[in-house]
Amino acid sequence: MTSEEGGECVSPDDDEIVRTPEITRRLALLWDPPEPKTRGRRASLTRADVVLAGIALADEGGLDALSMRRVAAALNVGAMSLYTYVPGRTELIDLMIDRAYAELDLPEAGAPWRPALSQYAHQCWMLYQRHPWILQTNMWRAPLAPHVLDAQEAGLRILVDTGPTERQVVEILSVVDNFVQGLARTAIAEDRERESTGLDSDAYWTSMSSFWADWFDVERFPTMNRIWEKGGFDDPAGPLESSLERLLDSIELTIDRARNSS
Amino acid sequence: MTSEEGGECVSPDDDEIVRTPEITRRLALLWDPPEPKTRGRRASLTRADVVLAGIALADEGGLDALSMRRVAAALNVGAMSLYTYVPGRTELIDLMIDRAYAELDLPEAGAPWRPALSQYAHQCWMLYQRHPWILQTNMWRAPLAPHVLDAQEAGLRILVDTGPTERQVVEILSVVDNFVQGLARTAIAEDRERESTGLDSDAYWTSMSSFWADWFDVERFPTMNRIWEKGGFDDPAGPLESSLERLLDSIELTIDRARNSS
DNA sequence: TCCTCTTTTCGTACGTTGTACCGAAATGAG
DNA sequence: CTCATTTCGGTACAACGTACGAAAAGAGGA
Repeated sequence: MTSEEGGECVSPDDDEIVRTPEITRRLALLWDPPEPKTRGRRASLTRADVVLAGIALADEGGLDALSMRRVAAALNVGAMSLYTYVPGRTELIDLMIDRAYAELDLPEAGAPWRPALSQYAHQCWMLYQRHPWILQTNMWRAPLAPHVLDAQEAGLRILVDTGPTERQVVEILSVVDNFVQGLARTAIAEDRERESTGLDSDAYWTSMSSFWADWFDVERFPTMNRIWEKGGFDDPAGPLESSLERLLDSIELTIDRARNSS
Repeated sequence: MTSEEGGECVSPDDDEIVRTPEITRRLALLWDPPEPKTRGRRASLTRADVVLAGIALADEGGLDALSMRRVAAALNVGAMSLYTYVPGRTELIDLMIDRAYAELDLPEAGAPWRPALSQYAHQCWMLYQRHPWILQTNMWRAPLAPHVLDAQEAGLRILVDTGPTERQVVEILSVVDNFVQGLARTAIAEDRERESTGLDSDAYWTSMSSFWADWFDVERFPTMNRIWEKGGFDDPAGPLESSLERLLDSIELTIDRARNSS
């Protein structure tokens, strides 16, 4: 956008906006569409091709399976050719995440908060099921990518006029996000462990049960044992359904209290 | 429990407990202390030495800095010697996690739930600050290690007699866990990004602000913009303090309602 | 048409990783 | 002393991300 000043980097004591090359480059990659070059040899691929191939690979093998060489092979292209479309592996993953978040079917503005928030959670849940590698990205924080922010915008919009303060809204959404991620993580964990052992579901569980038989010490973990016996650890039919409803109940309490106290 | 039958692996159609070598080996590593060998050459190190060296490395460089060669170098030992103490890198990380969780100062049984849960959350928070790499482990699920289960036992014990059902207790603790992890992730994200750019705090934020100036579209993200202007994204003094208190408030509501309805 | 400039393609190469393999060295048991 | 057992660690291999630079391909200007 602002394109005055040819200098890329400005002296740090300048009061103007400082643009660090590294940060700028990474963000530009996500926000500026690749400008079509009119000169020179024509590219045989598009950036989207590379991103999609990467997603396909990661979908079935996790992030470990996402090597530049393998992506290139999937596209019938030399490994180093990828660097024409993508600066490096890290940035490829950024682009993959953005692309994946674009799949979300987000609730529209003005919908009642509870079904909307439920839809938001379900959509995220399904996204993590389709693309488990999203949860494998170091993900200290989701990248500042357009479609990621779209999701956040939609999530915040659901709650912003329901009563709680702005900061509470941010916190509530963050709790929902982390809740869904946590649930998705353990669900994926079981899938992955099961298929890595090559056992079917029953065999896997009886195999895991050897742990309880051999090492679990009831005296050391009495509470866990008690909860286990009462079925507190049993997976309900839908992992999300029941527990999400209870989380929404608790959010409803918070919202009601915010409404009454105002 | 049932410990007859010396066989390690049983045919899958057997109704007895099935022990998969892979799973068993990994769990044995965590639960069976390394038996001191009386024959042969004496070891110059202990498994604990290796684990501690690994933790030291990961503490300051993240999991990426944890290579077998570097751990070995830190111990003045050949790289391959590590494999005497640890089956491989993955298992070393398991042991590191267990060791880290042993640092937790968990609330004692019988304490009132609210301060106890607050202590639990703070302890986890501080653990993640000391050892950010814990959140970097793929962590589909925390490993079934003794000290990890100690933490879970303590967490569940806090809530198990306060009114909610067993399953609700599990869900509440899971929300707290994921809440703290999420907060820790973003806190660490900022630290890491800051130090990777080599900027001080102010320079970093003005640098990031170039994003808002160059790309952030107020019309695309009106809610985020509004919340931003109202300070909803501002970090409070203590990242945990205020938001944890609000989470505990909402848990208190749930507990009260469970009590009243029983 | 030919030249030139720009852009893509990709083979080669370097450094780093986890770890399989195997011989050498050390040590307690008999 | 002998020998079985264990630790030690060098070498080697496959796989990784990617820097470099030469080759190829196509568009614009002559």
